[in-house]
Amino acid sequence: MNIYDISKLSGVSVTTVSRVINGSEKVSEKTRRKVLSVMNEAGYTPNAFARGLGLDTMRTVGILCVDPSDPNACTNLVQSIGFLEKELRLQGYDSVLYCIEYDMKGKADCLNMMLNRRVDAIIIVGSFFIEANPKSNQCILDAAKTTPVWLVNGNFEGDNIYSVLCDDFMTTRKAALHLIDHGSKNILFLHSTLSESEKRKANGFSKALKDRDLPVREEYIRSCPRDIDEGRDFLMKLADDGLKFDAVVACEDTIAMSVLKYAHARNIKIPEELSIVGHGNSILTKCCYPELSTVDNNIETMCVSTISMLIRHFEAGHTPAQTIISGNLVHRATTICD
Amino acid sequence: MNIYDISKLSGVSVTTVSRVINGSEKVSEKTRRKVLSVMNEAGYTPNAFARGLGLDTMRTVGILCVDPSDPNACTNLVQSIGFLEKELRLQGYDSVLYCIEYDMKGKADCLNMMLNRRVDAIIIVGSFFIEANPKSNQCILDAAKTTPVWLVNGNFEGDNIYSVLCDDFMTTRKAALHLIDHGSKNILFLHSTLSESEKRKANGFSKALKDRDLPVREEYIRSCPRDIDEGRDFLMKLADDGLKFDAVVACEDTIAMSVLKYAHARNIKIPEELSIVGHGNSILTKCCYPELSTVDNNIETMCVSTISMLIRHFEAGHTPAQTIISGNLVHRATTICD
DNA sequence: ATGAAAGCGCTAACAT
DNA sequence: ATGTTAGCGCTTTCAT
Repeated sequence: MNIYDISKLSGVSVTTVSRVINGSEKVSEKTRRKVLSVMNEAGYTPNAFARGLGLDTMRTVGILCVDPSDPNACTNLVQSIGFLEKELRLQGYDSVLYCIEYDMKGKADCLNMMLNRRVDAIIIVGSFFIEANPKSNQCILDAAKTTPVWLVNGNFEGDNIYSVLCDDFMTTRKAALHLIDHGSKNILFLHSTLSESEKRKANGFSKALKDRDLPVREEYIRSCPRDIDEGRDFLMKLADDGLKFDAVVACEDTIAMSVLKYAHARNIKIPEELSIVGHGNSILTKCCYPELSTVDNNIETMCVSTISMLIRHFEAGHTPAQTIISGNLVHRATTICD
Repeated sequence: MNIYDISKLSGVSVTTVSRVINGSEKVSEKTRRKVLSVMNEAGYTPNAFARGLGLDTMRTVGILCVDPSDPNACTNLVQSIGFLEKELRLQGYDSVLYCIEYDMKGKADCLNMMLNRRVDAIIIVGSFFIEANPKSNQCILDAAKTTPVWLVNGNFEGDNIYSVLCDDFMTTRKAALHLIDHGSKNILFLHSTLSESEKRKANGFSKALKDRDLPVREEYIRSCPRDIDEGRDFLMKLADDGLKFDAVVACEDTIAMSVLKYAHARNIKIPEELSIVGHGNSILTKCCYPELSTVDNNIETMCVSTISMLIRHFEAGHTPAQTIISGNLVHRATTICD
């Protein structure tokens, strides 16, 4: 059943049928009704491939994201998949997903698959997709040559590349200032791979120390394993090696989980002896005990903004290269708060 | 740049170029090399829409799944998105995602969008997509008329519909038997919407009671809110209303989190005074305190099996309608274990 | 081993 | 308001 069949059955030309399909004004009400009823009766649906061929688009966006099957994946970024997809669907776009593990294997391949698929835009979720080695980012620049690329919570400059990100610098600075001003003397900063986002956080952390005339000490800025148990062991080792800390700023809620496990194992009182701030305001913060104070980076707002700008870009042809969203500290039970 | 350009540039017909693209044997090594080098140099990629039109497929699978942006979404099912996508990609299929909230709004619309997109198969993840009202499932039967439908952890009979699921009956029965045999007298069974999967669990639970000549009491089979705090409050109310329980079997790990919160609030010792078993073996089980014992329903195996059967179905044309995977109890710190 | 040409189903420029 | 027709870029049948 194709448009010609409908054309014959309803006694009009294919153009008219096409017009009805696409909601053109230039069809008399009578004809429209007739055609619609025929289409309905025949259970006809326009062939999306033919449509795609003619229009050179199937209204599809490719999403490169963290692998949701990884239990240690940043919960926050996993959530963004849902936020983005729903928002895109509202605008009539379908989402093709490509899940990448933290080893980044397949990143370039996936970008190529999207290009071959001729997606209308590429969304990359998470700053770790921007790697330290420039060579590893070439594929993103290449993709941007033909297709607009949007980074959610990532920052990368280039032609046809747009970023929406959280002001990690400011929020982490604020979090650290809060800890300092509530008595913490030795704050440990824990990151995982020191992605772009984590670098901004580290800078905000250091700035807070400087703001209060405290020294920025290298041994207090550490990389922590993603696995919860490994992270706990890492902290035990750190403590055993003599590092003293009375507060932790963790770049991800999962890392904060390791800190809590460490505290439980060592019978450390929270927040009296150890304050903890995570990042992401994920569901984990409500599952642990005590509940975790965390920085909410407003991932939903980032996602919604991304799609709204992306749509505007399709329509207007251009948009600001960078959008910055502010975050906020959510106090739960692992920080002292007055 | 299209196939005709390549044809001209390499001095062969489009047919030959097409043969090279599709790896046909009937091309001389010399021609193949020539064409490949021209394609490479020109940076040519076959137009996927044209290809789709000719072949009537773009090698795409539609995935209907739980909304990962919902903090109370079953972690387990969110993970499956990653497992499925990676497995599909390995087989050369792209995944188009449709995230549905627990209210099921848009379910039928999404199925229609997949159909319009002419996906090669539809995967539905989670048994709650099978609703109690048969009318609400008609859209699945309709979709199956033209496109094979695969249910992951769901059970629904119909032509062209295939199911891969966990033996929830047996695993929940085993879990309940374990609790009974380790001293629990009053086990509370908590579900959320009593989906098909939850019904099987409830049956397994009841069977265990019968196995040990214990009464099956309605007031011990309850629906609990998905939200962690609401769930905690629900349990407090239950206890305040006089219900005595010394063990809980929760249909989802998130529900078990509520039980833990309740226990903390009431200073109940775990597992001495209260044993808890969750479902899903999600990351939450490692975040809470004490760590949660849980039923692992082997979601990864379910996903991998689904894709392998789906591929076989494409090739062989038929496959068994139902595949059942067994689950297993993972003992952590909320159960007594010898 | 290679090529000519028809067909896939739709859109849009142009004509009426 | 409606119709004719030429693309869109590929695959495939049928010749050679």
